[in-house]
Amino acid sequence: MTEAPEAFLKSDTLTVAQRLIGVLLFHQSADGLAGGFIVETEAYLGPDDRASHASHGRTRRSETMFGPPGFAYIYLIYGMYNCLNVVTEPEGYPAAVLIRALEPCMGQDLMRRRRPRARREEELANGPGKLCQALGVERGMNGWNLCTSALRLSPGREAGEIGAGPRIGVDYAGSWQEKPWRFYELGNRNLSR
DNA sequence: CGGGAGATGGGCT
DNA sequence: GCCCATCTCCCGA
Repeated sequence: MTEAPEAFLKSDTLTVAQRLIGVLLFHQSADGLAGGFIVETEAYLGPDDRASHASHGRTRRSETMFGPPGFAYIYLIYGMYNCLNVVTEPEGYPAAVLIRALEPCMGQDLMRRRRPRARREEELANGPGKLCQALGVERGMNGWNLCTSALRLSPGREAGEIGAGPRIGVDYAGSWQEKPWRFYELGNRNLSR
């Protein structure tokens, strides 16, 4: 998506999830600059979506999902990894888009240093936890403004054809598990699966 | 390149 | 006390 993210982050969550494909996500840290084009996302749609953290109500963890759109919702998963979401929908309504995979395009050397176990360049950021490692995304960055802070969304490149399918790792969510709310650029080599 | 086991700690009932 | 919006290691190909 070559247009400024500010222009579409206030759209409905499913629209944001698709238009984020192709957008550049980067982190300018003390260690240097690292970033990539978003190639895979998942939408978490509201308080009734049983796959969403917001389905437990407004808790300390899910608080930022209830805030205004365009901010980072970052949480710890499986006790070891971080996941990054873009908050969507107006303040008071909890929804977000999980960033699942990036196509590295800047600072690959720094990303390799942060992820020394990656066997190939495609393994630097082809998963929600991996991309947080590669970009140095920490839980302290929860609530940052993704249009103005050092962790930022920025006009990227034209997206290819977009595919859709069920979300990953939400087998517990009953009928919500089947919703085709995972979006990805068809044929991209940096997808999580 | 892919499948399976195990790690690890905060969030929530 | 159980449940995770996951990843790495190790093995075989």
